Amino acid sequence: MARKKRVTLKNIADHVGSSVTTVSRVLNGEAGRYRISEETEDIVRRAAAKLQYTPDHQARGLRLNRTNSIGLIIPDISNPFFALLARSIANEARKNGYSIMLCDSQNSTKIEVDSLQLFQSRKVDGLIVCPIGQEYLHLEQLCHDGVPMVVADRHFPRLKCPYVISDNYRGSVEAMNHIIQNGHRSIACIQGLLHTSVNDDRLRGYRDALEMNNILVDESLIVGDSFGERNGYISAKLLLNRTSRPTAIFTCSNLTALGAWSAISEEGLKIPEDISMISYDDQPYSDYLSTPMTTVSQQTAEMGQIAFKILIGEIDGESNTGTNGVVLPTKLMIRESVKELAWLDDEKVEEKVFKSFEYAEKQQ
Amino acid sequence: MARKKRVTLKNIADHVGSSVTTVSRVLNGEAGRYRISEETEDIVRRAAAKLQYTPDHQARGLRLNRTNSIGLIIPDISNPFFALLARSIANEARKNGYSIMLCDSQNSTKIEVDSLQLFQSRKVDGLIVCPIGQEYLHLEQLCHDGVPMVVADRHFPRLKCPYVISDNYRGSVEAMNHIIQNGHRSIACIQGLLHTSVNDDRLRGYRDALEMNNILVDESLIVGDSFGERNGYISAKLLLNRTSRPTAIFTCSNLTALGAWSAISEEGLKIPEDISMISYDDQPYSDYLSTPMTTVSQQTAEMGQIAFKILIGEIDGESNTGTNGVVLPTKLMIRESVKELAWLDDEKVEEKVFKSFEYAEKQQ
DNA sequence: GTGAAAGCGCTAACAC
DNA sequence: GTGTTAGCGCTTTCAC
Repeated sequence: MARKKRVTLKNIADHVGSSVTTVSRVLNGEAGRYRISEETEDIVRRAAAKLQYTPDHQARGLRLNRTNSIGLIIPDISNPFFALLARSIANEARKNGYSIMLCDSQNSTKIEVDSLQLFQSRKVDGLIVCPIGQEYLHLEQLCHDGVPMVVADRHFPRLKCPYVISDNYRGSVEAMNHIIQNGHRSIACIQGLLHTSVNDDRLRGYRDALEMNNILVDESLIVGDSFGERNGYISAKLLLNRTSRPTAIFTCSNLTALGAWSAISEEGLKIPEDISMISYDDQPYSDYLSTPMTTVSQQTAEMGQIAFKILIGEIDGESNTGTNGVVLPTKLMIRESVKELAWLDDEKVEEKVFKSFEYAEKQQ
Repeated sequence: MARKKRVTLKNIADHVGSSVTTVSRVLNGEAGRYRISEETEDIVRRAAAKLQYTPDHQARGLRLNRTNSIGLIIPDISNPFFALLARSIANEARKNGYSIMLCDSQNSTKIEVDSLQLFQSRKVDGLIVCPIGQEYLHLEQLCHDGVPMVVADRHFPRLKCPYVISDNYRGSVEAMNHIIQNGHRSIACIQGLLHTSVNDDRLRGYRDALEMNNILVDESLIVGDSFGERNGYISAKLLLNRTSRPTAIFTCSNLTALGAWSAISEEGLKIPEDISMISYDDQPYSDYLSTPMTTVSQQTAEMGQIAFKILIGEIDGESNTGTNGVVLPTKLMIRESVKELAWLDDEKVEEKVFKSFEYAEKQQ
């Protein structure tokens, strides 16, 4: 069964005995502008409907030099955070008459670069990219060439390109303060991918919160190197088998949290009795884990919407929209994975943890 | 900053003083076939590199009448099952030189239909669609027109179009047998979207398993109408507040399971002590829930790969590839959410539950 | 009010 | 070995 032959403007024109020009005008709703008679318009529309005309975006795009499509690069769509982000972007795009071309870069910079190139070839009107995050020269090149682009989730301080991210620094500080307020002093951090803004900001928050509370940063408690589940598992294993175990773990992603969770239960430890935990990324299941998990929640859907809006601005308007970066606040979802340390009960828990450095001393 | 002007074949031709044809041939790797001198080839390649030539897929596609892209329709990309499926398809596509256009239909048939139309307009070479599943006339039309298409996850018995699905019937029977073997007789089912193959097959498995074990199907225990979390919550609430509560719940999706979980803990009930549960879709977190959940696991990545392979076959080869449908086996992941009912301990648990209808009688 | 024709960037039949 | 040219389906300038 051969694919049905496409109906073209010319077919319609022949059918109604007019020219392609007229048909094109009518079908583009420009009948009024060109004062095409209502009768003609009607005939054309009828014919188009009857022949089941479908405009050829490709030909149209070639002529107009636009595709009404945008390229979207996601490091791992199976990560619920990115799935949600992608959904939000896809829907926003659809509502605005754009299609999205999806690339899952699998956390590979090579795939990211290749896809960017491919998207250029496909002449997408713009790009939303969640970069791997360690290199950005390829992005800078595109920016420099004036390709409309917005970076989401991660960003590069030196890249002149609009971005929308979460306030990862504050999110971490809040999370850490919560842990510290509960009396913890030996807090490990399972990092995500090194040298990415997301990780750097979260780690900086971790460090600063400790310092603000006069707790010495123990470098050996900072472990890990990826946002994946496996890293969570391995890092937690390491952490749990130290001679002196940390009393809490701060985890930089939902996936690492799951991996760590696995290691913890494998070691026969209970959360939060034996070890406390806090993680980034609120998830539908966060509440139903063996211990409801305290998390740093991000405004994922909003991130997608904003990214798309900025991009449309870039595409439609002047390149210098002046929009630089949008930083979205996070929210600490306090549940039950952080234990209030017993020895704290002996003393009056201070409201202002910033002042509580006597605990820090006690720890040493 | 204006977007950089595109470099075309003509630019290169002018630059090296040859014709577009030659340049085109060289760049398409047909230098050999046309016996173009190595020297010319070299010059052309150099020039292309120097000018940073990017082929224009759009123009190429217009000429060749193909886009090397496929349309992908997913009902809800934020559902981990579909996210995984999408990732698998996206990667397979990339490896084979195809781009994918993503549409999240949000479980709306209207969006599904519109997107299909849009994809036609965009002249995708083929379609992989996970349909909402209640209507299929629009799909039949496409099939009839000879558009390469494969349906994934759900299917329609009367639609002549290749599909790849899980063996939902068997999956349910196995799950139900497991519950029944543990002594349960009053088992509720929280359905997904009605009149979809996924739901029908799973429900049929539920019914048949009961009947095979001589347990009367209590229609009032079959509730719900969507694969979403909210339906799980509402349905479970209803179930839990009946005068006589079922001892187990069989849930037709990961999302409904989470909703039900929420309702159960809200009612102060414990899994599996107070109520047993089993759900479709294994998830990374299934093991770490307050009670590790017994689930029916699907081969999601394989489903995506197979769907893509079939599609490519359709695109490249004859339309009648003869491939009809692929059914993937499921696997029961037994964890701890199903309780072995106490009164069973009094008697010898039969290996062959199929023969155990004395229990069924006792129940009545 | 309507149409002819050029051209977007590319490939391929045909010519030399 | 290389070039000329038609044409994919569309929009738009210019002409009448």
